[in-house]
Formats: sequence, structure tokens, C-alpha cells
Amino acid sequence: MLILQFLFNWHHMRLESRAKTAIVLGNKINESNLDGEYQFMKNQFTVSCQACSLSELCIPNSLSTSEMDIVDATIKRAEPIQKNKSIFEDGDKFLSLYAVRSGAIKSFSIDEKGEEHVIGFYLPGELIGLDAIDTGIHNHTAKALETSSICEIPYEQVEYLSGKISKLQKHMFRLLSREIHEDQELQLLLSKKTADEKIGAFLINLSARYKQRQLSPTSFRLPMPRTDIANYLGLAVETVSRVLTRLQDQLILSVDGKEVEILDAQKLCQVSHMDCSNI
Amino acid sequence: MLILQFLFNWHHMRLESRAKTAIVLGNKINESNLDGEYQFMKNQFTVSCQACSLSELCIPNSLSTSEMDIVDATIKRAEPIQKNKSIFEDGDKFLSLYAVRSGAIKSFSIDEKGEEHVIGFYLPGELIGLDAIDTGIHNHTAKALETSSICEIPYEQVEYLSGKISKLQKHMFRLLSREIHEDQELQLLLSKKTADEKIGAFLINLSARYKQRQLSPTSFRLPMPRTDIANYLGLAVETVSRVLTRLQDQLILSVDGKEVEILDAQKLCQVSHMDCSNI
DNA sequence: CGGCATTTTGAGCCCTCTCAACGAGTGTGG
DNA sequence: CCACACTCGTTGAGAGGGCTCAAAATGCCG
Repeated sequence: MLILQFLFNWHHMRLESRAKTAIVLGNKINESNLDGEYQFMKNQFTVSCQACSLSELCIPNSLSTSEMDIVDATIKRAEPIQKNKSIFEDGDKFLSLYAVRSGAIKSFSIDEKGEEHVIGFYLPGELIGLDAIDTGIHNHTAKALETSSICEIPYEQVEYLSGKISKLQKHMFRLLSREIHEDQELQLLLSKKTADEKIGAFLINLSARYKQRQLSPTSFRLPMPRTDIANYLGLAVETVSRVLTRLQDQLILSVDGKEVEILDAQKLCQVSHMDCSNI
Repeated sequence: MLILQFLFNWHHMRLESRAKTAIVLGNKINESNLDGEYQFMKNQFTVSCQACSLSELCIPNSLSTSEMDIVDATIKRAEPIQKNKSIFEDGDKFLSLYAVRSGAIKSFSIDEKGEEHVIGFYLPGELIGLDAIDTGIHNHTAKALETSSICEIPYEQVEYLSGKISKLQKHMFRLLSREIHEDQELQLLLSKKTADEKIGAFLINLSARYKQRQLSPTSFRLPMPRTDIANYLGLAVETVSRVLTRLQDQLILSVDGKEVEILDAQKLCQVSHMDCSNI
């Protein structure tokens, strides 16, 4: 437990000043110490939505406490999911949405040639599976990039409660709409931007998401390997690597393996040709 | 009126056999003959959802007739919108969703350098503006590619009625989800495919959408200019042109300006590396 | 320490872009 | 009726960004 406590504090140190509640993100726990880990994770998992530091990002957002209790009761908190394990697989029946509580998830599909296509990365507070509501069948596989904890939210309940609680319905519409909007932004990125712009925008996006989660927007750990970044952005791994070293040479970034520090956010935004108001 | 009747029949001839109701699509009416056009269009516009041949693609889908009447009452049927006129502009307040009834719409945004970025094309029965629900502000401009008719659906009513009619809520969730899924497919297309594959997939997609609308899947008119296709797919106009002539040389397509005929759907799918089960 | 996965670096090539010119179609005004 | 301007689509030649192939370097885990 000491090691865990240390990790806990270590992450805490990196939190922005105004953060009071702890979020464990990218928390790589030594897997040989499973007993302690389980205890720790379980405590984390049994936290109610009300007590969850992510609630303002997640489904319960904007609900009253009594309404939140109702939603809370339908959410299953599963055991932590280990690195490289799947939450669901492509073709599985769609029964639940999944909210990431800690860790990081990637979703991808496999084409007829056996090639993997990374669709997206999910950080704590984000919802997985919205694309499967229509057909009732998952189009992608969701796999843990690191040991993660997940809240399972039965979709039938979401539908039912949305009819009862108009705020929840409103929230669901907005969540779905936001996903559409973000996907459209990504389309723009993928179709019109150069490799440097893609990588830059990707880092700025991650930075903003970490900031939302009260984590440092300038210093963070990439939860995914280079191959996944390349795949996601439609680049070759070699290109990703080259761009990162180039940005490092320009003193915009400092990259050490998966650890990234943004040294010059202003310049990074310039290189990416992006609006910098949100960083 | 005679010319209109002719156009009407002409389109009818191109319908698939089982089509009984007429859909006017890509209908370019002589704009100098406005009186007749208006009369014709107005008749078209006052059609109720129940009588609308697109209802199975549009919002009313899967509602009972009495429920459909309720939804129907909230839908405003505006005057036809002329080519190059906007339905709404980027930055406008989001108040309504818009369903295309006839014609074709493109949506796009303008970046800081004044460059246009085409986000999507909308055919009859498709819903515009779903991406703006979240922020309440339109992110794009929606412009008519040809004279089009549009149903305006006040979003407040959609929210309200979705709370009352659970089937409608379900349908809205599915619509939003489908849009997400389609956007993700497009991301894959944009990031991983070659120019030939992009064009091929684009044509197959259009073909499938025309088929859904009881129009010929093998012979249709592109409602948008080459520049918009190129922009949408992240290609140069010249590349689009070159690929089309190449596909023509291979006897896969026959292209005459905006008029396209798919001569060998099988081969087109092969070239696009796509699943052909839906064509 | 040794084996394996991941990341980096280098060299050469190809697809697609850019630039440029031309042809076709359309609307306008003389 | 024709000349002109303008938009749109096509075609050609050359250049460049990112990919592929190859190999070394680094990190990770047993």
C-alpha cells in the first residue's frame, strides 16, 4: 500500500492548484502487488457518482443529488480491467455504455486485411459505446491501454431514465451531439492537415483534456504507444517519431518516451495552426 | 407547369420498380419560371409527414400515426431555398433541426485563413444541425447546392416531445448514434485510404443513399461540384478529376459532367476495398 | 543478462499536391 | 449574333511530404 500511496501523492503533486479531489490517471500500478492493488481499486470503484470527482464530466453532470442517486443505482462498478484486456469486442451485442473512471482506453476495428484502425482514445470521465446505440451491435473493440477502472451503465436504464428525468435526456442529447462535433473536428484534422499539424493538434487536445481533469496541461504521460498515435492520425510510426523529435529540437516539447512536457504552448499552437484560447 | 411535369416524370422513370411515391431529387428547375415553380414547390412543402415519402428515413420513422400527427404539427415547412442560399450560418444560434425534403445541402466551415472546409452533404430525409445541440450554436454554414426544400423542426419541441413519446426519444438517440458511427467511418476513410479508395467509397456511399431513396443506385447526378468533393475528401480537385477519368478508362464508371453511371459495381467495390454487400 | 517490443534514425521512392494551361459551358452586354 | 468574362472541369509537368524498407538504439520484463 505504501507504493500506491506514493503514486497517489505523486499524481497529486502534478495537479493544478485548484484541484482538491484526487484523480488517478495513467496510474500504472505494479501488477505483482495484486492484493494491495485490488483493495485500492475496489475502494475506488465503489465510490458513488456523487463522490466521484469525475461526475461533472460524466453522465450525472447537471443532475440534482436525488436524481443522481437514481442514476447511481443503475451503474455497475466492475473490477479493474487490466492492460490489453477488452471491455467489449467488435460484433458484441450492445448492452451498456461504459464510463472510464481511471486509466485509458482505445477503441479500434480490424479490417478484412487484419489491419487495426484506431478510432479513438478515452480518458476518465468519457463515455464509450455511443456509436453502437443505433445498430445495437458494437462496431469496435475497446481495449485498456493500461490498468483501468470502468463504470458500466446499462443502456436500457439510460433510455428509461432519460424519459423520466428530462435533464438526463437533455444531457444525453448534448453528449451525443458533442461526440458528433468532435468527430467532425477530427475529420477536418485528418483530411486537411500536415503531419506536424496533426501531432500538434493531438497534443493540444490531450493537454486540454488533462486540464479538464485537473491535471497538468503542460506535463503528462501519453497512455498509448506511438503506433496507436500514428494509426489514429493516419500517419506512419516513423513520421510520428520524427515530428516529435523535430518539435523537441525546436524547444517546443520535451519528450522522454511516453512522458511529454509542453515547453512552449504558444509555439505549439502556431505550428498546429490552431486556436490557442483554450490552453 | 409542363416542364415541371416533364421533370417529374423524368425522375419517376429513374425510380426503382417498387417506388410508388415520387421523390424529386436533384431537381433543377428553371429559375426564370418562378410562378409555376413556387406553386409546385408549395404543394410539395405542405405535404404532411404522413404523406411524405421520406418519412421512413426522417424523424417520424417508427411513430404511430397519431404520434406522427403531434410531431407533424411542430414542423415548419418553409419556402423552397434557392441554390447558394444558406439555411443557417456558422455562429448562428441553434434553434431548429432541418430535414432535407428535396434537393441537396452542403455544410462547411471557414477557417482563419478564409479556406472552406466541407463537412458533409445532406440528401432528402437527412437531418442537419445535430452537431449544434451541445453548444446551442451552429458550428457550420449549411448552403443549398441546388434549389431545395427543407422542413424546420424546432429543437425545443424535439426535446419536449422526446420526453413524452418514448419512441421518438429512442429514435433521436439512434439518429445521433448513427451520425457518430458514420463520422467514424469517414475518419477511417480520410486517414487510411488512397485517392482512388476515397472516391470509390464516396460514390458507393452516394449510390447506397440514392438506393434508400428509391432512386437508381447505378445512375445518378452529383449534386456538388468537383471542388466540394475534393474538399470533403481531403484531395485536390485535379486528383478527383484524374481518378474519375481513370475509373472511366477502366470501364468502371461513365462520367459526363455531374452525371455518373456505375458500370461495374463489383469492380468499384474492389478498387475501394469495401464491403459490397450493400450495393 | 538475454529476448522481445518499442522507438528512433537514415535513404530512397511514390502518391498526391502545386502550378500552369486549356477546353467547355453559361450568362452578359453590345 | 458574337465577343467577352467567368466558372468549372480536365490534362500535363514537376516538386515535395510522407511512406516504405532497413537497421540501430532503447526500454522492459522474465
